[in-house]
Amino acid sequence: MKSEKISEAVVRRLPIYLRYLNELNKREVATVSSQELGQKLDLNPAQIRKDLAYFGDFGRKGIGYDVSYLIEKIRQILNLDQQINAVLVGAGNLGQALSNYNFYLKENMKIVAVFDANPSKIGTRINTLTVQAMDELKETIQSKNIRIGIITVPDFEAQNVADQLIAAGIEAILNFAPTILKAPASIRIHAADFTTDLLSLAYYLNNGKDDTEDDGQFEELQQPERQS
Amino acid sequence: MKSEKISEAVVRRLPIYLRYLNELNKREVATVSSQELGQKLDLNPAQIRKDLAYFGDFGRKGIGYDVSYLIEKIRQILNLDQQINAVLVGAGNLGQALSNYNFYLKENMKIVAVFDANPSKIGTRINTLTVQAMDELKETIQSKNIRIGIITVPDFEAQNVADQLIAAGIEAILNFAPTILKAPASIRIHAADFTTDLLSLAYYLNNGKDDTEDDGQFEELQQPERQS
DNA sequence: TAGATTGTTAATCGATTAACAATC
DNA sequence: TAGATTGTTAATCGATTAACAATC
Repeated sequence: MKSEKISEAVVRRLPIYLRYLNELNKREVATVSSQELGQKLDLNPAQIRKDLAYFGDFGRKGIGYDVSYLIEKIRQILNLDQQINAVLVGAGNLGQALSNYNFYLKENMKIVAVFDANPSKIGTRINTLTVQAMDELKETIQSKNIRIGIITVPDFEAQNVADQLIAAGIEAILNFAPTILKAPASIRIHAADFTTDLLSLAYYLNNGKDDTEDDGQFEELQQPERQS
Repeated sequence: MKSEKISEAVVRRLPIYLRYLNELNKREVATVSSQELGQKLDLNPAQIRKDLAYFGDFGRKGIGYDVSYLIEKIRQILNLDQQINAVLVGAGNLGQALSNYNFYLKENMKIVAVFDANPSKIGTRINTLTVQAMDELKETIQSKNIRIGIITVPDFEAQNVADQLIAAGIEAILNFAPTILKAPASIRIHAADFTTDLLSLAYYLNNGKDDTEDDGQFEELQQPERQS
């Protein structure tokens, strides 16, 4: 273990490791090598070993990593050994979709409140939660120990909502709105705007709009794949 | 203009430029400098100039970039000067949320068909589209000239759906399922899994679970912000 | 002991930023 | 002409990968 500052790229890979480790655990696989992880996750084994070594000596030479132990360790690193509460602001379609995903429930991350500015939404139910009015935001965040805010409002509302979340004491924000939020450096913000992903995909389309008329059979050979 | 290979990081910034340029255009701003773009988008001005210079000399020394012209150029680079059709597979909550977003409509990217494997979903309507059965996938993709697939099915179905999309001739995939898809290198795949974003946020929470009891007023000073 | 696999250092590769001549 | 800002080269910074001694 060294005490360098950990890069964002490293941190972003931890949940990916965790996800696959959980799968192995369910299948009762006891041990896994960086080689095997790399193959499944499309990552270089050396990179995986290096990532993990930033945080401790979790593996055993000649053996690999103990799956349960590594899960426990990565959870600790990610602060997911305690329950982390999140609030969702914006009870539109996307907000509803997110609150349905219980993905994070497995991982001690839980949406415990939903807010919306629209009076017609307030009081309606999303799963087990009742949509609340914005003027209850601060009090709820504090009383329910909510540390993460998820923004699923339209772009022109996003900065305003972010400001309110920050004023209420939130520590980190996942922003689904297609805007760059301004915030103090102490607040961690992740952009989860899929329009960027989708539009950038178009760049990689084969530019020959119709002129490369092959039968589509050629490229099907299995090859090293690229993913991001 | 040089003819190096363009890195993924560069391509991913193009839609972000485009988004803000569209906003400027709506406000009838005629010209913008890399300086100003950088400030709004939290990017280094030199990086913006360099990104754009990969594709051509779009700016004017001493003046900056013509907003309309730059929009046109970036659209061309991203293949968005033509309509790009996409198919959505998975008519669950997330799928419905996505099909509602008309973000991409502005940008010539359009979801023109929706599929689901669940018989109870087939035939129902999402906006203007009728959910179709999977056995019509290939024929629809070909007849409607669909080039991009969006996967919003549960993780255990994602690889199977990807295989079908690829067999039907799709060129690129936006994958919302929390799985690493395997595909030929010729198929471009972007992962849009927000669970990774959300869980990695937890890493940045202030680890002192309760022991740093400050009043939250301190960190509010405006500082350079960090976003990703 | 032989084979496997880690943790870590060194080498490579790539991306960001600074600096500045060119020029509007 | 003076001020502003590009496009581009060079410098810096950071991340990935290769290689290998240590060791299970």
